[in-house]
Amino acid sequence: MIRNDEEPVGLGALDRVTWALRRAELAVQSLKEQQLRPLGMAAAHYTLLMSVHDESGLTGAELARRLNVTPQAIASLVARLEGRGQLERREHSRHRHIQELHLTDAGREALHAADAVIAGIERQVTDGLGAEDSAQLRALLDRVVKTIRED
Amino acid sequence: MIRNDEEPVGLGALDRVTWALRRAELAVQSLKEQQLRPLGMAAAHYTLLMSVHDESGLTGAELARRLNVTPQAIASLVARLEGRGQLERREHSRHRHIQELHLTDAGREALHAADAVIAGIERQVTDGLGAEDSAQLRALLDRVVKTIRED
DNA sequence: AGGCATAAGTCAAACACTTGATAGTCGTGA
DNA sequence: TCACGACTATCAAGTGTTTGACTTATGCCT
Repeated sequence: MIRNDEEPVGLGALDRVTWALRRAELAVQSLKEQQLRPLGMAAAHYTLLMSVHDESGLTGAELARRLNVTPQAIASLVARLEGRGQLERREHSRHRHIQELHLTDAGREALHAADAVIAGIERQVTDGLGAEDSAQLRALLDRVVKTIRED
Repeated sequence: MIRNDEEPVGLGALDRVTWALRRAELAVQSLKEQQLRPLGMAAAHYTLLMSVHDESGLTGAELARRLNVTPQAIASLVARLEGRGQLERREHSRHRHIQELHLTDAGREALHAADAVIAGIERQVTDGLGAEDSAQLRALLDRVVKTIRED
Protein backbone atom coordinates (compact mmCIF):
# COMPACT_ATOMS: atom_id res chain seq x y z
CA MET A 1 0.00 0.00 0.00
CA ILE A 2 2.90 2.28 0.60
CA ARG A 3 4.13 1.58 -2.92
CA ASN A 4 5.22 4.75 -4.57
CA ASP A 5 2.72 4.44 -7.38
CA GLU A 6 2.34 8.11 -6.71
CA GLU A 7 5.67 8.84 -8.27
CA PRO A 8 6.55 6.04 -10.66
CA VAL A 9 8.86 8.25 -12.64
CA GLY A 10 12.29 8.86 -11.33
CA LEU A 11 12.79 6.28 -8.67
CA GLY A 12 14.63 3.22 -9.81
CA ALA A 13 13.56 3.58 -13.40
CA LEU A 14 17.14 2.97 -14.45
CA ASP A 15 17.50 -0.14 -12.35
CA ARG A 16 14.87 -2.06 -14.22
CA VAL A 17 15.57 -5.45 -15.66
CA THR A 18 14.57 -4.33 -19.14
CA TRP A 19 17.09 -1.49 -18.93
CA ALA A 20 19.83 -3.86 -17.90
CA LEU A 21 18.81 -6.02 -20.83
CA ARG A 22 19.07 -3.09 -23.22
CA ARG A 23 22.42 -1.98 -21.89
CA ALA A 24 23.88 -5.46 -22.15
CA GLU A 25 22.59 -6.00 -25.68
CA LEU A 26 23.88 -2.59 -26.76
CA ALA A 27 27.32 -3.29 -25.33
CA VAL A 28 27.57 -6.68 -27.03
CA GLN A 29 26.21 -5.43 -30.32
CA SER A 30 28.54 -2.45 -30.37
CA LEU A 31 31.53 -4.67 -29.78
CA LYS A 32 30.45 -7.02 -32.56
CA GLU A 33 29.96 -4.16 -34.98
CA GLN A 34 33.31 -2.69 -34.07
CA GLN A 35 35.24 -5.91 -34.50
CA LEU A 36 33.40 -6.88 -37.66
CA ARG A 37 34.08 -3.57 -39.38
CA PRO A 38 37.72 -4.39 -40.31
CA LEU A 39 36.35 -7.39 -42.20
CA GLY A 40 34.07 -5.11 -44.18
CA MET A 41 30.98 -6.79 -42.82
CA ALA A 42 28.13 -5.33 -40.80
CA ALA A 43 26.47 -7.33 -38.05
CA ALA A 44 23.29 -7.52 -40.11
CA HIS A 45 25.24 -9.15 -42.95
CA TYR A 46 26.67 -11.72 -40.59
CA THR A 47 23.25 -12.51 -39.20
CA LEU A 48 21.80 -12.99 -42.66
CA LEU A 49 24.65 -15.16 -43.91
CA MET A 50 24.50 -17.27 -40.78
CA SER A 51 20.76 -17.77 -41.18
CA VAL A 52 21.16 -18.86 -44.78
CA HIS A 53 24.01 -21.14 -43.82
CA ASP A 54 21.88 -22.68 -41.09
CA GLU A 55 19.10 -23.44 -43.53
CA SER A 56 20.09 -23.22 -47.14
CA GLY A 57 17.46 -22.36 -49.70
CA LEU A 58 15.47 -19.96 -47.56
CA THR A 59 13.32 -17.36 -49.32
CA GLY A 60 13.51 -13.67 -48.62
CA ALA A 61 10.09 -13.56 -47.02
CA GLU A 62 10.88 -16.46 -44.70
CA LEU A 63 14.14 -14.79 -43.74
CA ALA A 64 12.30 -11.55 -43.01
CA ARG A 65 10.02 -13.35 -40.57
CA ARG A 66 12.91 -14.99 -38.76
CA LEU A 67 14.92 -11.81 -38.35
CA ASN A 68 11.93 -9.65 -37.47
CA VAL A 69 12.39 -7.20 -40.32
CA THR A 70 10.45 -6.41 -43.48
CA PRO A 71 11.03 -8.23 -46.78
CA GLN A 72 12.36 -5.00 -48.26
CA ALA A 73 15.13 -4.81 -45.72
CA ILE A 74 16.11 -8.35 -46.65
CA ALA A 75 16.00 -7.55 -50.35
CA SER A 76 18.35 -4.63 -49.83
CA LEU A 77 20.83 -6.74 -47.90
CA VAL A 78 20.60 -9.61 -50.36
CA ALA A 79 21.24 -7.27 -53.29
CA ARG A 80 24.39 -6.00 -51.60
CA LEU A 81 25.68 -9.43 -50.63
CA GLU A 82 24.87 -10.78 -54.07
CA GLY A 83 26.86 -7.93 -55.57
CA ARG A 84 29.82 -9.03 -53.52
CA GLY A 85 29.45 -12.58 -54.70
CA GLN A 86 28.80 -13.96 -51.25
CA LEU A 87 25.21 -14.95 -51.88
CA GLU A 88 23.31 -16.20 -54.89
CA ARG A 89 19.65 -16.32 -55.79
CA ARG A 90 18.35 -19.41 -57.54
CA GLU A 91 14.95 -20.04 -58.98
CA HIS A 92 12.74 -22.27 -56.93
CA SER A 93 12.04 -25.56 -58.69
CA ARG A 94 8.27 -25.32 -58.47
CA HIS A 95 7.49 -21.66 -57.86
CA ARG A 96 9.19 -19.86 -60.67
CA HIS A 97 9.40 -16.33 -59.34
CA ILE A 98 10.36 -17.37 -55.83
CA GLN A 99 14.07 -17.22 -55.16
CA GLU A 100 16.00 -19.57 -52.95
CA LEU A 101 19.05 -18.10 -51.28
CA HIS A 102 22.32 -20.01 -51.16
CA LEU A 103 25.82 -19.16 -49.99
CA THR A 104 28.63 -19.08 -52.49
CA ASP A 105 32.10 -20.35 -51.64
CA ALA A 106 33.18 -16.75 -51.09
CA GLY A 107 30.18 -16.30 -48.83
CA ARG A 108 31.10 -19.34 -46.78
CA GLU A 109 34.64 -18.06 -46.48
CA ALA A 110 33.54 -14.59 -45.38
CA LEU A 111 31.11 -16.13 -42.91
CA HIS A 112 33.85 -18.32 -41.53
CA ALA A 113 36.11 -15.33 -40.91
CA ALA A 114 33.32 -13.31 -39.36
CA ASP A 115 32.22 -16.18 -37.17
CA ALA A 116 35.70 -16.44 -35.71
CA VAL A 117 35.26 -12.88 -34.45
CA ILE A 118 31.76 -13.51 -33.11
CA ALA A 119 32.84 -16.75 -31.47
CA GLY A 120 35.64 -14.82 -29.78
CA ILE A 121 33.18 -12.39 -28.25
CA GLU A 122 30.93 -15.24 -27.21
CA ARG A 123 33.89 -16.90 -25.52
CA GLN A 124 34.81 -13.65 -23.80
CA VAL A 125 31.33 -13.48 -22.31
CA THR A 126 31.04 -17.12 -21.32
CA ASP A 127 34.52 -17.11 -19.81
CA GLY A 128 33.69 -14.01 -17.81
CA LEU A 129 30.51 -15.54 -16.48
CA GLY A 130 31.56 -19.15 -16.17
CA ALA A 131 29.84 -22.13 -17.76
CA GLU A 132 27.15 -22.51 -15.14
CA ASP A 133 26.06 -18.87 -15.02
CA SER A 134 26.17 -18.67 -18.81
CA ALA A 135 23.74 -21.53 -19.10
CA GLN A 136 21.53 -19.95 -16.50
CA LEU A 137 21.59 -16.59 -18.27
CA ARG A 138 20.55 -18.22 -21.50
CA ALA A 139 17.72 -20.02 -19.73
CA LEU A 140 16.51 -16.82 -18.10
CA LEU A 141 16.62 -14.93 -21.39
CA ASP A 142 14.58 -17.64 -23.08
CA ARG A 143 12.03 -17.36 -20.30
CA VAL A 144 11.83 -13.62 -20.88
CA VAL A 145 11.04 -14.18 -24.54
CA LYS A 146 8.45 -16.77 -23.62
CA THR A 147 6.86 -14.42 -21.09
CA ILE A 148 6.61 -11.63 -23.64
CA ARG A 149 5.24 -13.76 -26.44
CA GLU A 150 2.51 -15.53 -24.55
CA ASP A 151 0.83 -12.40 -23.30
CA MET B 1 42.72 -32.32 -45.41
CA ILE B 2 42.00 -29.96 -42.63
CA ARG B 3 38.59 -29.06 -43.89
CA ASN B 4 37.08 -27.18 -41.00
CA ASP B 5 38.88 -27.54 -37.75
CA GLU B 6 36.16 -27.99 -35.20
CA GLU B 7 33.65 -26.69 -37.72
CA PRO B 8 33.05 -23.42 -35.90
CA VAL B 9 30.39 -22.34 -38.34
CA GLY B 10 27.03 -23.99 -38.23
CA LEU B 11 27.05 -26.00 -35.06
CA GLY B 12 25.29 -24.33 -32.21
CA ALA B 13 25.83 -20.85 -33.60
CA LEU B 14 22.18 -20.09 -32.95
CA ASP B 15 22.30 -21.34 -29.39
CA ARG B 16 24.83 -18.77 -28.26
CA VAL B 17 24.21 -16.62 -25.23
CA THR B 18 24.64 -13.44 -27.26
CA TRP B 19 21.91 -14.63 -29.63
CA ALA B 20 19.56 -15.31 -26.77
CA LEU B 21 20.38 -11.84 -25.52
CA ARG B 22 19.54 -10.32 -28.87
CA ARG B 23 16.28 -12.22 -29.20
CA ALA B 24 15.14 -11.21 -25.73
CA GLU B 25 16.02 -7.56 -26.24
CA LEU B 26 14.27 -7.53 -29.60
CA ALA B 27 11.13 -9.04 -28.13
CA VAL B 28 11.01 -6.57 -25.24
CA GLN B 29 11.80 -3.59 -27.44
CA SER B 30 9.14 -4.53 -29.98
CA LEU B 31 6.54 -4.77 -27.26
CA LYS B 32 7.52 -1.40 -25.84
CA GLU B 33 7.37 0.23 -29.26
CA GLN B 34 4.00 -1.31 -29.93
CA GLN B 35 2.44 -0.19 -26.65
CA LEU B 36 4.02 3.26 -26.78
CA ARG B 37 2.72 4.00 -30.26
CA PRO B 38 -0.85 4.87 -29.14
CA LEU B 39 0.67 7.59 -26.93
CA GLY B 40 2.40 9.09 -29.94
CA MET B 41 5.80 8.42 -28.47
CA ALA B 42 8.60 6.24 -29.80
CA ALA B 43 10.79 4.20 -27.48
CA ALA B 44 13.72 6.45 -28.32
CA HIS B 45 11.76 9.48 -27.16
CA TYR B 46 10.94 7.80 -23.88
CA THR B 47 14.56 6.85 -23.35
CA LEU B 48 15.75 10.38 -23.99
CA LEU B 49 13.15 12.01 -21.75
CA MET B 50 13.90 9.54 -18.98
CA SER B 51 17.61 10.23 -19.23
CA VAL B 52 17.09 13.98 -19.03
CA HIS B 53 14.69 13.51 -16.14
CA ASP B 54 17.27 11.40 -14.34
CA GLU B 55 19.94 14.05 -14.73
CA SER B 56 18.62 17.45 -15.67
CA GLY B 57 20.85 19.80 -17.62
CA LEU B 58 22.61 17.18 -19.71
CA THR B 59 24.14 18.28 -22.99
CA GLY B 60 23.41 16.64 -26.30
CA ALA B 61 26.88 15.23 -26.65
CA GLU B 62 26.83 13.72 -23.19
CA LEU B 63 23.44 12.21 -23.92
CA ALA B 64 24.76 10.75 -27.16
CA ARG B 65 27.53 8.97 -25.29
CA ARG B 66 25.16 7.52 -22.72
CA LEU B 67 22.68 6.20 -25.25
CA ASN B 68 25.34 4.95 -27.64
CA VAL B 69 24.18 6.98 -30.61
CA THR B 70 25.66 9.91 -32.54
CA PRO B 71 25.13 13.55 -31.53
CA GLN B 72 23.15 14.09 -34.72
CA ALA B 73 20.62 11.47 -33.74
CA ILE B 74 20.18 13.24 -30.41
CA ALA B 75 19.84 16.61 -32.12
CA SER B 76 17.10 15.22 -34.34
CA LEU B 77 15.19 13.82 -31.38
CA VAL B 78 15.67 16.97 -29.32
CA ALA B 79 14.39 19.15 -32.16
CA ARG B 80 11.25 17.05 -32.40
CA LEU B 81 10.63 16.97 -28.65
CA GLU B 82 11.33 20.68 -28.36
CA GLY B 83 8.79 21.31 -31.11
CA ARG B 84 6.23 19.46 -29.06
CA GLY B 85 7.06 21.54 -26.02
CA GLN B 86 8.20 18.58 -23.98
CA LEU B 87 11.83 19.63 -23.80
CA GLU B 88 13.63 22.95 -23.70
CA ARG B 89 17.18 24.03 -24.46
CA ARG B 90 18.85 26.57 -22.23
CA GLU B 91 22.17 28.25 -22.65
CA HIS B 92 24.90 26.97 -20.42
CA SER B 93 26.06 29.53 -17.89
CA ARG B 94 29.74 29.39 -18.76
CA HIS B 95 29.91 27.84 -22.22
CA ARG B 96 27.66 29.99 -24.28
CA HIS B 97 27.08 27.76 -27.24
CA ILE B 98 26.50 24.64 -25.16
CA GLN B 99 22.88 23.83 -24.51
CA GLU B 100 21.55 22.27 -21.35
CA LEU B 101 18.45 20.13 -21.76
CA HIS B 102 15.55 20.36 -19.33
CA LEU B 103 12.09 18.84 -19.24
CA THR B 104 9.06 21.08 -19.43
CA ASP B 105 5.91 20.40 -17.45
CA ALA B 106 4.35 18.91 -20.57
CA GLY B 107 7.43 16.74 -20.94
CA ARG B 108 7.15 15.48 -17.40
CA GLU B 109 3.50 14.68 -17.98
CA ALA B 110 4.19 12.80 -21.21
CA LEU B 111 7.02 10.93 -19.54
CA HIS B 112 4.73 10.01 -16.67
CA ALA B 113 2.14 8.53 -19.03
CA ALA B 114 4.76 6.65 -21.02
CA ASP B 115 6.42 5.33 -17.92
CA ALA B 116 3.17 3.77 -16.79
CA VAL B 117 3.27 1.66 -19.96
CA ILE B 118 6.93 0.75 -19.54
CA ALA B 119 6.41 -0.09 -15.90
CA GLY B 120 3.61 -2.43 -16.95
CA ILE B 121 5.93 -4.32 -19.27
CA GLU B 122 8.58 -4.44 -16.57
CA ARG B 123 6.03 -5.89 -14.19
CA GLN B 124 4.97 -8.44 -16.78
CA VAL B 125 8.55 -9.64 -17.07
CA THR B 126 9.35 -9.68 -13.36
CA ASP B 127 6.07 -11.42 -12.56
CA GLY B 128 6.79 -14.04 -15.18
CA LEU B 129 10.25 -14.68 -13.80
CA GLY B 130 9.63 -14.19 -10.11
CA ALA B 131 11.45 -11.76 -7.86
CA GLU B 132 14.45 -13.94 -7.22
CA ASP B 133 15.16 -14.86 -10.82
CA SER B 134 14.59 -11.27 -11.90
CA ALA B 135 17.25 -10.04 -9.52
CA GLN B 136 19.58 -12.76 -10.71
CA LEU B 137 18.97 -11.90 -14.34
CA ARG B 138 19.77 -8.27 -13.70
CA ALA B 139 22.94 -9.24 -11.88
CA LEU B 140 24.04 -11.50 -14.72
CA LEU B 141 23.34 -8.82 -17.33
CA ASP B 142 25.39 -6.30 -15.37
CA ARG B 143 28.24 -8.79 -15.28
CA VAL B 144 28.00 -9.18 -19.05
CA VAL B 145 28.37 -5.41 -19.50
CA LYS B 146 31.28 -5.37 -17.12
CA THR B 147 32.96 -8.24 -18.95
CA ILE B 148 32.59 -6.48 -22.27
CA ARG B 149 33.78 -3.10 -21.09
CA GLU B 150 36.91 -4.24 -19.29
CA ASP B 151 38.36 -5.99 -22.29
C1' DA C 1 48.71 37.66 -25.52
C1' DG C 2 49.03 34.14 -29.13
C1' DG C 3 48.39 29.43 -30.58
C1' DC C 4 46.87 24.93 -30.25
C1' DA C 5 44.19 21.08 -28.51
C1' DT C 6 39.66 19.71 -26.96
C1' DA C 7 34.91 19.61 -27.32
C1' DA C 8 29.91 20.94 -28.82
C1' DG C 9 26.88 21.76 -32.35
C1' DT C 10 25.44 21.64 -37.20
C1' DC C 11 25.23 20.72 -42.36
C1' DA C 12 25.17 17.50 -46.33
C1' DA C 13 25.26 13.05 -48.32
C1' DA C 14 24.80 8.14 -47.91
C1' DC C 15 22.67 4.15 -45.96
C1' DA C 16 19.12 1.31 -43.75
C1' DC C 17 14.54 0.35 -42.58
C1' DT C 18 9.43 1.01 -42.63
C1' DT C 19 4.88 1.75 -44.58
C1' DG C 20 1.80 1.43 -48.40
C1' DA C 21 0.81 -0.12 -52.85
C1' DT C 22 1.46 -3.14 -57.08
C1' DA C 23 2.43 -7.25 -59.94
C1' DG C 24 3.49 -12.17 -60.57
C1' DT C 25 2.74 -17.18 -59.40
C1' DC C 26 0.84 -21.14 -57.40
C1' DG C 27 -2.84 -24.11 -55.10
C1' DT C 28 -7.61 -24.84 -54.11
C1' DG C 29 -12.36 -25.42 -54.87
C1' DA C 30 -16.64 -24.15 -57.19
C1' DT D 1 -11.51 -24.80 -66.36
C1' DC D 2 -11.11 -20.80 -64.14
C1' DA D 3 -11.66 -17.35 -60.66
C1' DC D 4 -10.33 -16.61 -55.91
C1' DG D 5 -7.12 -16.38 -52.13
C1' DA D 6 -2.52 -16.68 -50.20
C1' DC D 7 2.13 -15.75 -50.69
C1' DT D 8 6.39 -13.79 -52.83
C1' DA D 9 8.86 -10.08 -54.66
C1' DT D 10 9.43 -5.29 -55.85
C1' DC D 11 8.72 -0.20 -56.43
C1' DA D 12 8.07 4.45 -54.30
C1' DA D 13 8.06 7.68 -50.60
C1' DG D 14 9.08 8.94 -45.87
C1' DT D 15 11.72 8.61 -41.52
C1' DG D 16 15.71 7.94 -38.76
C1' DT D 17 20.69 7.19 -38.26
C1' DT D 18 25.53 7.26 -39.47
C1' DT D 19 29.72 9.16 -41.54
C1' DG D 20 32.62 12.98 -42.62
C1' DA D 21 33.69 17.72 -42.73
C1' DC D 22 33.18 22.24 -40.97
C1' DT D 23 32.23 26.18 -37.50
C1' DT D 24 32.35 28.00 -33.01
C1' DA D 25 33.72 28.37 -28.30
C1' DT D 26 36.63 27.31 -24.21
C1' DG D 27 40.89 26.23 -21.66
C1' DC D 28 45.70 25.31 -21.31
C1' DC D 29 50.47 26.13 -22.31
C1' DT D 30 54.55 28.51 -23.98
